[in-house]
Amino acid sequence: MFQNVLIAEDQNTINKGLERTLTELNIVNVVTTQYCDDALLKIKAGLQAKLPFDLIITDLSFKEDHRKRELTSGDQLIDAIKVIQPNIKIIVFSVEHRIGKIKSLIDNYDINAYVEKGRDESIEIKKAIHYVLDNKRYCSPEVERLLRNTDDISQTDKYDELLLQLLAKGLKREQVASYFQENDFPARSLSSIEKRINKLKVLFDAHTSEQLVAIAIDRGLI
Amino acid sequence: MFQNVLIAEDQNTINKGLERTLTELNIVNVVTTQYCDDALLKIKAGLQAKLPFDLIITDLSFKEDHRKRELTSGDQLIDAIKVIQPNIKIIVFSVEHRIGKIKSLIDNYDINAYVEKGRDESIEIKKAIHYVLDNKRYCSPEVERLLRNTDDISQTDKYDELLLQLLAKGLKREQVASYFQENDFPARSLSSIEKRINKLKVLFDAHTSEQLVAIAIDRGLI
DNA sequence: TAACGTGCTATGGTATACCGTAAGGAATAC
DNA sequence: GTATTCCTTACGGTATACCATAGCACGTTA
Repeated sequence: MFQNVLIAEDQNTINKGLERTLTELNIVNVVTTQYCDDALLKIKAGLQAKLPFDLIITDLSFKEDHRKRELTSGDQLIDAIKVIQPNIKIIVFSVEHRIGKIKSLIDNYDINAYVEKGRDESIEIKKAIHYVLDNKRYCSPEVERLLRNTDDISQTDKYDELLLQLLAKGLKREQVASYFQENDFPARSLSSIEKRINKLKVLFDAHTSEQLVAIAIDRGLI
Repeated sequence: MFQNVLIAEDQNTINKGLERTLTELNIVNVVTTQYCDDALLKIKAGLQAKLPFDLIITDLSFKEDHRKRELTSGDQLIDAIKVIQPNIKIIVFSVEHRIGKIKSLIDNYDINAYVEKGRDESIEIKKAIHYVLDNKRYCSPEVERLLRNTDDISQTDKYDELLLQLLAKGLKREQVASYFQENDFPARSLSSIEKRINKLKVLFDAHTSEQLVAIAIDRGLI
């Protein structure tokens, strides 16, 4: 079983719950942190003390508060950890259900498990830990299913998402085109922007761009 | 201190964490449920056994799964509970930050506390419990702050809200005007609809109608 | 190399949204 | 009764969004 486990999760009720779940697996040495920066410090400290963590369970989104932060998300934390301790096992534990995000975590960082927060999450955490212990990857059933057919998701790429965000922020079509041009994105002409919006309207079955934004918000794309 | 506390929350890690938090307050009899329907059954059972719950801590959103559900949200659960046991104390514990939603919970159901999920949530839960015990209402600081300046919201009447809803549903300006005419609403001409939208854009500081809808959703008006 | 497909762009026309102005009516004030 | 104000509406012009088409660049295939 894992000896030293680090938890990075801002909600402290979840921290308490995870501690109990790990205790049930007879993992004694569990350290919890509520900020990404703290988590990274603990990892470094573990390496220096020759008592490195062998597993980290981390959330993806961390709420902002008064404290100034260097690392603001689980992505960034994982990125930083992989540099200093590439062999550590990583379980991501988040409500994130956008398969594109999850897929990129697997592709870019080779995370060992993804557990979606939900009703039976603590059972899934236990499953995930056993899988990872056997050097196998684990994903929640729903995620597993979605990973199999990523067709519909790959249809809205990150530029589409950004486009929707810009619309929600109040930019007009032409301003969006300017923004895309300044940042050297593909399909940056006004005409292409219009086509993109049109494609999204068809995809999400929206009659107006107002509705498109509403749907995008509802689905958590923004 | 409260004797019998019911928790309605689908994430079971949070249930475990809350159980521990309540234990720290010397509350021994804590029952957890992961479905609204189950929560309502427990309330009924408590009443029948002459051992009613004196406090319920409930989430607002519950994930869908294989099980068929009658009650699908915390709102509905609260509504049902208020019918059979109006005197029970209610603490809502959710990530919901749309102030309109929260305000309507206070106005319609007179909930005793609203705790927003976040970093120091278990401290806030404890605070909330002590407040409620003293028959005072408690809200998280950020929520409290937002509740103080809801002026702009009260300036939007129900026709404005409906108008925003119709826009979010994909109706064009002219279709909205038709809808208003059919239902004999005031200011039902296309010109008036345009003026209304314009007024709302100024009020919410939106540059485009897409942004207007986004803001309305964000504030919980829709 | 040629034919073809695909993605991006430019262009022009139509529909809709946007915005200002003015006229009419109802309620209120004087 | 008249003046004033507020609300609603109609109308017209401009800007923007929407939509169809065609040309171009690029890569793929035959």
